[in-house]
Amino acid sequence: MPALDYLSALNPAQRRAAEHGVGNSEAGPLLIIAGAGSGKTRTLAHRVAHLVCSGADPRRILLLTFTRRAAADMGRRAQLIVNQVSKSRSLGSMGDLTWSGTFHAIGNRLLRLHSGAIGLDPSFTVLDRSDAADMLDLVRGEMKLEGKKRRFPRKSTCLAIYSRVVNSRSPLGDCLKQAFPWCEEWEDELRLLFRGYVESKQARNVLDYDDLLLYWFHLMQEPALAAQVGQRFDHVLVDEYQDTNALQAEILAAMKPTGQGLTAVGDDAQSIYSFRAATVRNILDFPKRFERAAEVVTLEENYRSTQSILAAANAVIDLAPERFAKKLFSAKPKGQRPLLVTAEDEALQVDYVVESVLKNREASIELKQQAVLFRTAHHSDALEVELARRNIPFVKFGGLKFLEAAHVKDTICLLRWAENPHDSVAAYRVLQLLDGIGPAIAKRALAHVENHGKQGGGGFEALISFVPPAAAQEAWPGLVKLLAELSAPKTPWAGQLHAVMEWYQPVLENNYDAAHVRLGDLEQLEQISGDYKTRERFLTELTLDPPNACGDQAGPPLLDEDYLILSTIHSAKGQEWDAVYVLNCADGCMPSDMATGDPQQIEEERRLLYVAMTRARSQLHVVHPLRFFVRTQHRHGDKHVFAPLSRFLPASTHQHFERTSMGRGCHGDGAALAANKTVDVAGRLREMW
DNA sequence: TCACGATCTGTTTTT
DNA sequence: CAGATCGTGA
Repeated sequence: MPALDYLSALNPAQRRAAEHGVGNSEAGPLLIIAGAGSGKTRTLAHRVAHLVCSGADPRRILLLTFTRRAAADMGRRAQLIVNQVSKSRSLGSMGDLTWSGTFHAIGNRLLRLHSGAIGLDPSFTVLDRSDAADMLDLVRGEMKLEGKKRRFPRKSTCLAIYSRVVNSRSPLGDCLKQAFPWCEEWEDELRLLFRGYVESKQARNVLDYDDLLLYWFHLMQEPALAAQVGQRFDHVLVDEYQDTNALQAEILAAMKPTGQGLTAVGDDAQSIYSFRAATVRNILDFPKRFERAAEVVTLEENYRSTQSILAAANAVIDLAPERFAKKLFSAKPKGQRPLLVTAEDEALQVDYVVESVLKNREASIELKQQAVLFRTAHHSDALEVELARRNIPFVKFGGLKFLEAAHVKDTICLLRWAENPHDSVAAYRVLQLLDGIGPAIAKRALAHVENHGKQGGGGFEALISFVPPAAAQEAWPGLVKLLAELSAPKTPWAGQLHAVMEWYQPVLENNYDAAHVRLGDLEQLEQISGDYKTRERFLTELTLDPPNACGDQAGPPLLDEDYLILSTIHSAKGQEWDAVYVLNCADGCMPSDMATGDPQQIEEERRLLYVAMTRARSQLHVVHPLRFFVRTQHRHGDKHVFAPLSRFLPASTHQHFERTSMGRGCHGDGAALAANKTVDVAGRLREMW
């Protein structure tokens, strides 16, 4: 059967997952429990390809993934399979998987399509996190909520609370008690604030991330509309299901009420997004949620890691008090045991990693096949400095996004204001770029536009009649002219960013020291902007899928160039590399001391370490610096803190590791001796007891 | 009353 | 190190 050849490459469980329900209209939903490295993407890609080869219309398949990259990856792989089949069967090519992306991106598209039905102006702009926080701050100011009792929660905290309430679909009171107990006294004020926030967003025709899901959810609550939207798709596949939240689960249930045509894929041992209100209950309750019972397929064979790495990772996750039966095994060779490296301090940790990375490259493991993973973005600071000093190219994932850099935001906000004249969050920010204009004058200028602008239209022309303070007199007409130009309907998108940059350059030089570096970022932004057809697409897709930070690096590495991967563990999800380094495996970092509040949080941190370890194919280095440099600790100056090895690596797990340590002691060029074994006396003394 | 510079504080993870 | 708050000078 040459036609089915492509499925014979799968193992029995994978194949069962790929074939489920094909040619059987009575089949219920499918749940794939996919252990780390068990060929999840491969299985899903085969399933999509198999559906298409069996007659499904790829335009009627909805693929919900955690990142846009995962969606593209899956699409590409499915396409490859279909192409092969169609060669031998002379089928047409599959055509794009037009509906694939994150929940938020798909929500965005569906809402613009169905905007009429829910009374939404389809030209809405999307607020990113910090815009939303700024908006909350403005509303708070207007409502005069602060100052009564003790200090009001910070704007980002307020947003986090709001977001959690929305995504977990739980009442504010419960949410505060559970996740923000120190804010409970502000419950009434917060409720008022959130009401004001919602009204304010609606008045300005803006949606935040949560709204993209929330509007979608409400769209699905009206049966006629729900049917209309649900019937767009014959198959809905959801990846990383363990990291979806209650709101997302309800959206899915409304999209496919019987569960037919629904596939969920995930691994409860890898759920690491509870801070975003993700709940592992989604995946656990999935089998009995629908009219028809779900078929559950478990993928337990790991194709990624050597047995030794898997043994160590299993030892870590086995210590979790609660987990769901799944035994990962690997047929790969045993390989070298993972290294548990004790470094005297952070500098030596950095030396160890750099030396080992270079050694690997000499042994022809590309930099791209090596990744350094860490719990929080700033854990790689020291490493980044050293890599730059040694001219080792790297790309960092996670942490500060390109978009969040002040100068990039300024530029984007100018465009956003031009796009949506009611977007006063953007306007407020832009106005304050001018000398002499602060919060008060900016508000006054906005009120002026509100009162004098032409009805309906943008009303930017009214800005010219506003009299700014003396310091801003000179710059004022320039800004008004720019906005008028940008917002004129006949102005093409091409070149708009350039016009903004021209206006912005003096402001930049005036406000920031490293102007040229920041200008470089903007030039990069200009490059990116060329890929988008319209300003709206540019703005929306940039907020829904922000490019990674590049910052002070000398531009992004060229595609064919080799570079080391630096990533937060969260951003490393779903990826794999030949060699993986896990930094700062010390208590306080892993688990983060921010997350030691309750047992559930600690368990999530354990899974985080598990996720990090299971990214490795053949080499795993877990590094633990003994001494930490803590900055700005009180005013006694900087402090060293001694950090014990992570509690997730107790002595019972050590048999799975090769232990080495990095001391400054005898070798002058300690770094060069990085992988040399020294005697871990302290460890041996501990092991005596 | 407002902008802006000086000073203090308090730090995760992300669509 | 940036975000919030405080103090000054206009």
